[in-house]
This record gives sequence, structure tokens and C-alpha cells, in this order.
Amino acid sequence: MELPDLKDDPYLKVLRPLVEAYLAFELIDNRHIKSLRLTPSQFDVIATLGDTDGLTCSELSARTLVTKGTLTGVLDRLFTKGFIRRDSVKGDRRCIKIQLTPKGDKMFHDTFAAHIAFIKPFFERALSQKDVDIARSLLLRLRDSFREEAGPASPLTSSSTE
Amino acid sequence: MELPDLKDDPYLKVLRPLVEAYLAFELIDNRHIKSLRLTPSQFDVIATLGDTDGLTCSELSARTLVTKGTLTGVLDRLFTKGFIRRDSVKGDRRCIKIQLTPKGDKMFHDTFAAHIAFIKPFFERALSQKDVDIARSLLLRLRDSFREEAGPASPLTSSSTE
DNA sequence: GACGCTTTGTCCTAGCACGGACTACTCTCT
DNA sequence: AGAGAGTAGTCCGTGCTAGGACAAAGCGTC
Repeated sequence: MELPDLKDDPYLKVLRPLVEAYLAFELIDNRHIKSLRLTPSQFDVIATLGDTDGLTCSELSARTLVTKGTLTGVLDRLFTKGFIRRDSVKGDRRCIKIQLTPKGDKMFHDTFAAHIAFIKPFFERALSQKDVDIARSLLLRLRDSFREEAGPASPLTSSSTE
Repeated sequence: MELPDLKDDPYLKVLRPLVEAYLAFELIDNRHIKSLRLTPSQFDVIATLGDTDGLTCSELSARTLVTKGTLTGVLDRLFTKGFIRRDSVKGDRRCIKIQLTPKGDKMFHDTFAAHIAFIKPFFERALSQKDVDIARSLLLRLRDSFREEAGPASPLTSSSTE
């Protein structure tokens, strides 16, 4: 994407690698998820629901990379696959509590740890322990630079700023 | 996405920052592109076509992040906006040469440098010159780790392995 | 209780992603 | 020349995305 010919610029020298590293990761990641007969969004939702006792749609879209509007369709497909239930919530008839079914829970336990184990060696192979710490720190500084003036950057991965 | 609770694992400590840094960048980047009344894919195509004397569809999809199948639609929309021409190629009637129109060329020159200038400060602010070199090296190692056993990873950003 | 304001989830539009199927054309090999 | 293999671009199906519009429901105030 918009990877410039002006890439000789010293500061932009990190743009391409950032994009390329992420895309290379994403390719591998998605390929593995696909082998589970899930889409990335579906995996995201199942992983987020795992080991909880149910979340509402808005909680789900806040904790995943799936926006509110998209969530409806993703949940529809997970529902027809039998992985989730939609229960009404006592006390607030606007909300719907999304929960994993036993089948969904099995999917979560069968695949989640396996997925992590699959991903991990790619990092181990590339970076030493020390490298990890350095990379982590630099990436977080970059992230924060982009987040700072980003306006309402949405609480996407707002998690621990760590 | 699939960001684990197992994130205490030392090697995965770099997964979240990688994803978050990229997404934070992408948010800013796309926001600016949108202000130009273009989509990221459209910008990608225009930037790639800029300062060339025309590319075929397959060259375009090799140099951008837009796949062959998606390209048709993207080009359709750029065509109706008057930014590109589709000319037949002498000597190979399978090919179509995609070229910027004067209007497209103006768009390219007006916006490309401006976009780079817009992005650059975010990097400058976060990283010193030295940091850039380190980050670059680590990210490239990560990228290559993911690319190695990636099978036919498609010549996406195959550019210089640098 | 009636007024407004916010939140929740759904639906809609335009656009993009991928991969597979398909047609049209070119190239290679015999 | 003819057969087979490869390439170029299009089209299709399924799914995802952002953002905006919307109705239903809850909350605050008077």
C-alpha cells in the first residue's frame, strides 16, 4: 500500500517492513484459521467468548476487531454453525447475551491453544528473547505515536497500555 | 484478533504490539486517504500507476495489495471517476494497459507527496534514527520468518528483499 | 407520567477480499 | 499445423468492512 518510491527517506524505511511483517504474519495466521473452517472474524469472536459466561454485542465489538454493524452477520453465521446462542438479558430488553454452545466451547478449547502453538515458532525463530523486548518497545512507541493524535481512535485494542 | 490470554508467553509479547502498531498506522493512513475521496485500494492503484507509462492488470495486482479478481471492480470505479484509461496492447490481445488520465495524474501528484508528508511525522515522533534501523532489522527478520515456510506466499510485496 | 437523550442491536449501501470458474488469447512442443 | 499448457482479464459466491439510519428500550429530569 502507498509504499513510496521515496522510501529512501530514513524514517519511512520502517514503514515497508512494518507493513510487510504484519501482512506476512496475517497470511500465515489466516491460513491456519481457515484450516479450522472459520474466518478470522469468527475465530476472533469465539476466542473472545471463550471462558466467559456470555457477552453482549456491544461488549463483543469493543473487545474484538469486529464492528457493531458487522457483528450481526458474523453472529448469524456462527449461529447457523451451532457455535453460539443468543439469549435475552433480564433487566435490559435491548441487550442480547452471546454465549458459546457446548459445541462452540469445544471448538474454542480444541483450537485456541493449538493456534497459539502454531504461531509461536515463527516468533521464536526470528527473534531472541532480547530482540523481543526491543521490538516490543519500539512497536509500542510507534503504536502510541499513531494513536495519540488519532482522535477517537475507538477502544479497539485498548487493553492494557502496558 | 486471537490475542491470547496466554500473552504472558515471552515470545508472544511481540504479537500484540505488532498487530496494534500496524492497526494504529492503518487507521491514520486510511483516514487520510479517505479525506481524498479515495479508498485504500484505489489510492494504492493510483500510487502504483504514477510515473509509469502504463501497466497491465497482472502487473498491477503483483505490485499492489489488490488481487487479480478484485482489481476489475477497483478499476471500474477508477474509470468512472475518470482517473484511468484502459488501452489495448499491440501484440498481445489478452492484455490491457492501464494508464492514468491527465486527471488521474493530477490526483497522483497532488496527493502522493502530501500523503507521505502526512505519515512521516508519526514515525519521526516515535523513533530516533537509530531506532529506525533497529526496528527495521527486527521487522524484516519477523517478516522473513513468516514468509519462509509460507508456501507460495504470492509475490505480494516481493520487492527488494533488501 | 411525559419530555428528551443515550444505548443496543439490526439493517442498508458501497466497496473490498479471496479463490475458483470461465473465456479468449498466446506460446511451446512435436 | 495441431494439441496442450500457460496467461490475461472477467465474473461469481461468500464473507467482511465502515459508517449511517433506524426502532426499541432504558435513563434522566422535571
